[in-house]
Amino acid sequence: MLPVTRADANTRDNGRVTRPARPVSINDVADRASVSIATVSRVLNTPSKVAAGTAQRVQAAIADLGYRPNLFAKGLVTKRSRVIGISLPDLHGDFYSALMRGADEHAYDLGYHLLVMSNAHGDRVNPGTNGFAMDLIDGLVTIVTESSQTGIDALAELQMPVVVLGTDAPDGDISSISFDQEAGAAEATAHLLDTTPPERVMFVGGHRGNLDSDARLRAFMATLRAASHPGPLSEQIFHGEFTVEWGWNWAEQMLAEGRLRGAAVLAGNDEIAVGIVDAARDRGLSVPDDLRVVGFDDSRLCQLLRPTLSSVRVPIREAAARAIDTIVSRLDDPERGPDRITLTTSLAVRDSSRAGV
Amino acid sequence: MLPVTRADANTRDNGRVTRPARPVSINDVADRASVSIATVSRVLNTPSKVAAGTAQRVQAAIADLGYRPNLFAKGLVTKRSRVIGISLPDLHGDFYSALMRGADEHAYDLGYHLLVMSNAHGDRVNPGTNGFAMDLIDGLVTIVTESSQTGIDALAELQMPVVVLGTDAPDGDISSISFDQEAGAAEATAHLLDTTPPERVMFVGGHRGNLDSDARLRAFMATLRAASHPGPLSEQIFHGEFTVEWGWNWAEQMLAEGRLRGAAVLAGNDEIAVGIVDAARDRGLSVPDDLRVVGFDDSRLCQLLRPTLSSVRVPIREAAARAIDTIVSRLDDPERGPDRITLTTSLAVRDSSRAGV
DNA sequence: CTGAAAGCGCTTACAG
DNA sequence: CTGAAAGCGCTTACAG
Repeated sequence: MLPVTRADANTRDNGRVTRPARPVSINDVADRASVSIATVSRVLNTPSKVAAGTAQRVQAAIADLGYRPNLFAKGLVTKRSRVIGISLPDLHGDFYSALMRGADEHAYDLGYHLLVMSNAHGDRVNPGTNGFAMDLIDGLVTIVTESSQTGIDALAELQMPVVVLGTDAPDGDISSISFDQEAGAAEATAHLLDTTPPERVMFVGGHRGNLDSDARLRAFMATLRAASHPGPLSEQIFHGEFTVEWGWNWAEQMLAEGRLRGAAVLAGNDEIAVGIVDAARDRGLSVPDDLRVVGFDDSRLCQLLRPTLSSVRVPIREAAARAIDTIVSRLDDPERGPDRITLTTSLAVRDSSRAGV
Repeated sequence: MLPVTRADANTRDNGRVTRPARPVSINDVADRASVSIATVSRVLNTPSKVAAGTAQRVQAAIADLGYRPNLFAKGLVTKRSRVIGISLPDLHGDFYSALMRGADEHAYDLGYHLLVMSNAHGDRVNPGTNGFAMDLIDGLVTIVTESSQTGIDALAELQMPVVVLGTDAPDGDISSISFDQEAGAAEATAHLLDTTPPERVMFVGGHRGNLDSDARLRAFMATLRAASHPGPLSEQIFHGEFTVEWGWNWAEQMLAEGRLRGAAVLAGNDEIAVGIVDAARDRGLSVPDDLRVVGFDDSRLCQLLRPTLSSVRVPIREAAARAIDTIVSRLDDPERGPDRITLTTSLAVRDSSRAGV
């Protein structure tokens, strides 16, 4: 063993940890292995170009000194950070939580890290293209909830692989991982039509203009029409917010007007559905006997609530993993074009919409 | 207006976006403003050292060219990234979700970004000190769930501000934001003792060795003793996992043995509590009339479930914000010592433990 | 297979 | 108040 020099600074000294004056650099490794820094760099990046013996010596030096390449220096020349950004409307809630887990798992497997940013900091217009963070990441996965051309343009001008998650791809060079929400919404609507007459089936979504809500509504309407329902009448379609509170308030008012008994509701998401079920129970209505409800997203809540909540399952975790895949693939092969993937959704029937006996 | 040179490459050309051959650098700005790069750097970093007129010219050039400093180059010399790492046992679930939101909000306000990493990728020993990500962040907030000296040591050797969230600070240079879990657990236990005899009060926690579970159990036992209960007998204390499934299974077995009627349970967290309530209902027991249950964490679930779930509120969002604060403060003032903050917990009494009439 | 050297884009004493 | 120059720690043609 040669005497360790720089490493000493990093280890214990009389039992106390001392702050190293300077971290171990590639020069230290080169010195210790008696090679040039170019060779050290090569054993790290293109080991096939180095003689086996030399490589071994260098590896030993690296291990002895506990050397780790400075990522800023590396990034400065390679223009890569191995960090993928993920920009979401919010970091809170089942849906985003599941998304992040899926992304993290897969990114880790591929040797990437995740920089998260909520883009709900005041400027909702721009799906996360603000701020210095963009200069630190190799690619971006984001969610677009409103149709906004300026937002899309901003994404398109980012000089990195971008994937939009959840909604269909804008054209251009942007990838997308979306869900066949229409299929799920249609399946749910058909399920409700099984035992509830078409004029008593309602859609209660988010606000008009929300891409998810709009897609789900389209399928709802198409399914009703296919059932040769003349409508749907405007009294069967409602817009609000994707929250428990709004769902509760909406249902409360409808209940006060006696309009929910015998009805069946396809909610724009699980939160709204939960609010509706709550309000119905508070008013003494039985779900599903007096009112049937289906949510959307199949969040963890659905199985925990009583009655358990029927919902359209959206494979968010898988989508997040695919998003990471897509980005890494384009990073590895710049020639590769954008992906456009659509994942299947499916209805999970539970107690809240079970057909009455 | 001087002719824009480098910026041309970044803007539209015949309506199509062209990839710039080379991004705008500090040299381009210097040229355009007819100053040296040192001056450009100064207007960005120490504007007070630059003459007003000069600064204006430089600012104009920056705006015209759309210049943004290369963060790798900057990081290479400043050794700062303005990125804070956050390493969690999992990214999924109410608790971590709330934590991340709190951290993100505050980090954003302070001009920092968040690099998240789950440390549950196989190697549980080490609370997130692995991998290259450590070289990219200015500070780390992490959660320690098991008492592990090697894990703590690894954190201590990180050359950056570290804050441990949720559990008490190990000594040394590490900050901590913890919760007065004992107070909350004691309050909950006292609440249960109000109408349930001491020998019928149980603690159902996570596995032995989990720091949170152990702390809560200690307070439970102390409170029972203070109520001059000889025990608690070993039949009143149970260890398992922090999941709905485990809670359900545990309760199911207890119910089968007829041991839960008339009892009151302090669960180690909300998940366990949910499982217990579920199992009780499945067996036809009324909560709270036949069985009283209190959870821990006061996650969003508590208010959505029926009966609503009593729980000990843990101010996780605030804790996350304080954690970011602590890190940024130490970054701004290297002389500053570690913080050791304890936040208050409090019992939210809801239907699941309401005293029988 | 290996090394000397240029270059990535910044910041910051040091002179003036 | 401003500039020339050194230096941060890497990678990668280019020669040999």
